[in-house]
Amino acid sequence: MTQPSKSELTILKVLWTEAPLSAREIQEKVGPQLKWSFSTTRTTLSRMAEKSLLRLDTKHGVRVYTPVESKARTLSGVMREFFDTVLEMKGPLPTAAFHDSKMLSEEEWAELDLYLNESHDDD
Amino acid sequence: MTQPSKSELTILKVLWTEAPLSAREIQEKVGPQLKWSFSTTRTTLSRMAEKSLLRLDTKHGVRVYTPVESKARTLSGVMREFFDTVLEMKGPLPTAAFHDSKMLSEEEWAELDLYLNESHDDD
DNA sequence: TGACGTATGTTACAAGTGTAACGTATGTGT
DNA sequence: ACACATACGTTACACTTGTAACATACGTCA
Repeated sequence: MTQPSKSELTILKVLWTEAPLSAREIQEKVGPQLKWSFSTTRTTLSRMAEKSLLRLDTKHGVRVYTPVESKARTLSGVMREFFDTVLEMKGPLPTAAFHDSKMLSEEEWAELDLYLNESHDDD
Repeated sequence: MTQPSKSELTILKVLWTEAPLSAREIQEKVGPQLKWSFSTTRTTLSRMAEKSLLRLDTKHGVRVYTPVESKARTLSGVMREFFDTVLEMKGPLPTAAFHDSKMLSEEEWAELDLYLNESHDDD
């Protein structure tokens, strides 16, 4: 599974909170923050769909985007990669240390813990 | 300060252990691991020097490379970036949780802690 | 039905990164 | 002085990412 880039992650965060959303709606949320033109947002969304980071549906005649993987799933991959390559921590990670990041709820942290301590070569 | 890419980080890790080293010596260490040709290693080294990740000197008529920033300095930047963008943890970070990563000694962790809890917009 | 706004498709271009070959210079041994 | 190995400089090419414009299609209102 391809890891999202920083910009892609920004978009995913919006969609994890509220999905599906149209390109227009996503632009309203991330455009000002990233200082992107609508065009740029759309290009990034297309690429994310190509890479299967997002699923594409049509609602009321408009294309809407939904994340393919859950927040916990995606972030566990990103975190695993980071700890492996940067800190060379291959084994179980001390995820409890991050539980005050507002990024995830307690349940999501629990889910993430599961993924992180999985057999580790299954996605 | 530009963050090192994953490959660049591999080279830096070697040089933090033992520097300065020539391109040939670096190749002997990272070539097999990264499965790089000597050419590739040299290109990457040049780019790292351009970006001021490495300093270039001449010893006994050969070019040798030395990291510009300490391991603690560099990793603090990488970690800060990661926690900011991925987990949105802006404040002080629970670095104690990582102290069993063999990447840094106790002294280096102490140095890293300092950087991480610095005013945060000074490099 | 024609104009206008919005949605969608296509194309572009520069920087960064992975990956490497080609050509040239220079030191060392014979 | 020449050949050979090694070092060094230059160039190449594809892929990803950031960033965006241009063009076309389609629905709605007048």
